[in-house]
Amino acid sequence: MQIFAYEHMTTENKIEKFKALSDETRLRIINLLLVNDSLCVCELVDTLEIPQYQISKGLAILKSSGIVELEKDGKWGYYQLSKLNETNKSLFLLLKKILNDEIFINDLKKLNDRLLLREEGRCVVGFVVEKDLLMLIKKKKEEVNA
Amino acid sequence: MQIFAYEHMTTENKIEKFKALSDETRLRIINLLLVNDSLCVCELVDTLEIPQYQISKGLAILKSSGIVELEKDGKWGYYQLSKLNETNKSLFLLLKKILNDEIFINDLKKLNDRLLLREEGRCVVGFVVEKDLLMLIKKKKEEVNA
DNA sequence: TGCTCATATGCGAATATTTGCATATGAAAC
DNA sequence: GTTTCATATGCAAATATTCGCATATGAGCA
Repeated sequence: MQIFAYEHMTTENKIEKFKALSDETRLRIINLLLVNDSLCVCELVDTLEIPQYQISKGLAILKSSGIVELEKDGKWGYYQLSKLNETNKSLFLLLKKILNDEIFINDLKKLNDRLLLREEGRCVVGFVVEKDLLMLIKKKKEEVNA
Repeated sequence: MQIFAYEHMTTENKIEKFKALSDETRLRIINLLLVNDSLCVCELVDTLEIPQYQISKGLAILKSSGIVELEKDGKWGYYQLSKLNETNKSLFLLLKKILNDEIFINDLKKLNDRLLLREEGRCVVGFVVEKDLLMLIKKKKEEVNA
């Protein structure tokens, strides 16, 4: 793991970032974080429907390349994009522009539903399979309307 | 090899581009092309001082990912950035911003000298080793002043 | 026709990355 | 303190990438 101070970034760091971006799972994670400040691992797992260990590994690579940061909250882990340096900020502007394929749009829709399960802005459930998710959300929406 | 039509670009193409960018030689080539419209292979080889076969391989990867295009002129090969689609254009804006390390700046200086050997905007010499290059350029500059 | 020069490419060895699975860690709940 | 739950990680096999070298290709010139 490396520390990236503001404004300093070696050529090697930049190459490492591009390498981190050349993977579909990792791009899908970033896509979600571009729109949602901070997401917990289980929200990513449920949204992307990719095995937990793959998400964790993807996040580890994104973290060690300085693209995301982790904030621990008890046993929960929240990730967010690291805006510590200009390279990252430019990168995120670019990604926001080009990650417009159907898969990325669908992921965002799915995440929106999953986020309805949050309470006071925090994730309070662990893994939820698709079927249960739909049910829980329906219930949630009824509560809100009531 | 693939054809990328304007405005269409799959997720996989984008991933391939990021992969193409995650290599120092290839970034150094792009850096030179960001400032100079069209460069011939031997100019790249002399400027970067990297074996010809590595430059050619780098260019092949950049080409197949749709980042550069080749224009043949007899036995000479001129490469340029492909501005056929929005993804590339955004990518090039980003790269212009972040490829600011010493190595990239030095490469540009070195290329400027090498380009003095062009005649009527075309490359007319093959490989020139550093030592000869300095001599040739000195001569060239004297010609210009005379 | 045969040589030279600019560029590309095939191949095997070395190296790096990804994948799947099982299991580790460490915080909270019981 | 044992269990549970969220997340991370070690490892081996599968796969992909890079590197160096030798050589191929194909255009122009002798």
